[in-house]
Amino acid sequence: MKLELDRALKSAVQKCFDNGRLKETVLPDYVIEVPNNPDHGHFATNLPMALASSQKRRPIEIAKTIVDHLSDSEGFIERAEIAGPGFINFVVSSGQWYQVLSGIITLRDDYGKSEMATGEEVLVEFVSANPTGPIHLGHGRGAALGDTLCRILSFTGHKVVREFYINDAGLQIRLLGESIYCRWRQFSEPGYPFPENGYQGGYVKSLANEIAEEFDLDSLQQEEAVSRCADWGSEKMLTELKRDLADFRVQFDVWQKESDLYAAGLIEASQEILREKGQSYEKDGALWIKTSLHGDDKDRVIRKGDGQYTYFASDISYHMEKWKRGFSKAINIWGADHHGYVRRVKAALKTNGIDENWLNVLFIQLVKLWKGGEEIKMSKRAGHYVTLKELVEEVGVDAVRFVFLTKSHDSPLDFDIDLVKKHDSDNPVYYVQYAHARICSVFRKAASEGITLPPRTDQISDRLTLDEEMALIRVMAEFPALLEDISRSLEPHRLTYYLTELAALFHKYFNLGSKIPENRIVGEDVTLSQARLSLAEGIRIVLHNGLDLLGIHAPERM
RNA sequence: GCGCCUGUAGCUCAGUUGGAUAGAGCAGCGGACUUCUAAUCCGCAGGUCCCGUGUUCGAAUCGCGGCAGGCGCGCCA
Repeated sequence: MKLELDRALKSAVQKCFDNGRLKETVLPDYVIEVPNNPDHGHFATNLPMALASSQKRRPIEIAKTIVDHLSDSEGFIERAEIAGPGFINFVVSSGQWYQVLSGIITLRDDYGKSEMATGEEVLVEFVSANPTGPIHLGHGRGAALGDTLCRILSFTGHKVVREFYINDAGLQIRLLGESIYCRWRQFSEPGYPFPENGYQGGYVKSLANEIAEEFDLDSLQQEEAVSRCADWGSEKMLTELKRDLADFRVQFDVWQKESDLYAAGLIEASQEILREKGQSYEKDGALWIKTSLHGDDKDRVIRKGDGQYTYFASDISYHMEKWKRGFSKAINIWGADHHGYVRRVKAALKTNGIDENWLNVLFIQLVKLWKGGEEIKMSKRAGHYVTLKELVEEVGVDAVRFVFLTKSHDSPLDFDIDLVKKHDSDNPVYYVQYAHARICSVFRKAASEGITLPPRTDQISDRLTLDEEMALIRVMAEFPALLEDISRSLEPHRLTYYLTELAALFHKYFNLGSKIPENRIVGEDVTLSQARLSLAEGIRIVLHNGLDLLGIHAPERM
């Protein structure tokens, strides 16, 4: 709808240029937006004000000139008014809005899809937790964000690949092995020393128990036993991690192992390229990459003095590999404590001539858990932390995902367990789900009275005349554009706010009927009831599609 | 010291990328169920948008300078 307005606006301005009423210039940046204040019409543009400086005329005069040249052969615009310092406010005719409603009902599950990025391939890498322990709340937040982002990007026409990077080549897997081995030894020798930075969590003891049942560790040399513990333990944790994520409704297309990059010789290959391009050098027995030439604070080591590659080395290869796979955009979701890392990764990409804007890194800020009015302190080192699985078991997937997606990802999140556990109005998830269930309930009521959706909504939708009804349609009309905005800004939390707003409008509308029976959706007048059922169906579809993109169920009863 | 993020109602946060009178939930107070689901709705109250300054028709939003909080600055991963 905005597009059609824009077209009318542009052609009006062109006419003014042609007949000399306005000085011909390049069009400045301007917006067409939905005003906050309903008195300002359905849409407003600031174009006259944006033109003012180049025209050297008062915005109001320019607005008048443009409005005089607006032609509207299809009866699209009901009114165009000049307001304030030089806005043009548009009121779109009701018929246009009714068409939106019929469109929603026709498209159903496809409503909100768009072609904005047809075929554009995007790689989203998220969670990427080390398989050395259960996934915690920070990972969960990243999972919810990444998964929802992928769902939305797919909806707006992107070809999305969801990827999980497994850091299985570094020291931490070895450390997991040592931790398990030590716990196993401690069964017989309680004083056996625990590795300095070993994993303290209780799950390590469970792993030690299990592996002792499966393998005869006694028969192995210590070195061999530790390595067996490492391999077996990380596989076990990976399996668990996949299951926890699946239970959280998060799926991946690719599980990329760091060790496979080594096995395929990609680390050496990418270093060779850097050397050929003169982007690396040897110093103090180590190999360095010249990231300082590309915006990093200093050069970085990629191969240590002992001949081992750094984590950074494999990450460079990994990102170059992503690039070679042909994605037009890469999105990484990282914990905020890694923010210092992004500059050097981008710098490394630039040494290979890759535009730094190709890589988009979203940072997840900390999740704090509250219960009984007190913060539950978490420490991964000491093994004191609440896992995603535990939280989900306590409050359910729907609630956890919703709360994770109510805040901007770069704002710290306080998760109040008590609030989310409540099965009443305090729980933000139920508010939206309840609107959906309520609509389903209205349909059951209507069916019991023999009233169903009309075959052609457009023939009776002019019976929708209440302000609340038109407001609902206008909000529903914004859904596709919202999803496109989210795809550009990578801010899925805006969807939760949108759905809450739509649900609020519906609840308000529904309650009109408790005061005045004529305002009930299902009433005496069958045609009116059918028109209102169409409206309710449109709302239900948008709520359903929106919740689906959030990975949250839309219940028919509550 | 340098870098990134944050600062908006008592609390937790939105604010459509520079628009018109800054919003929501929770907490507080007062109302609405013989009714399509009260897991809802209506009303009241609540503001130095951290401070200062600049840019312009116009700033919570952009620039600069501060202040406060969080995080990060390894030949760790």
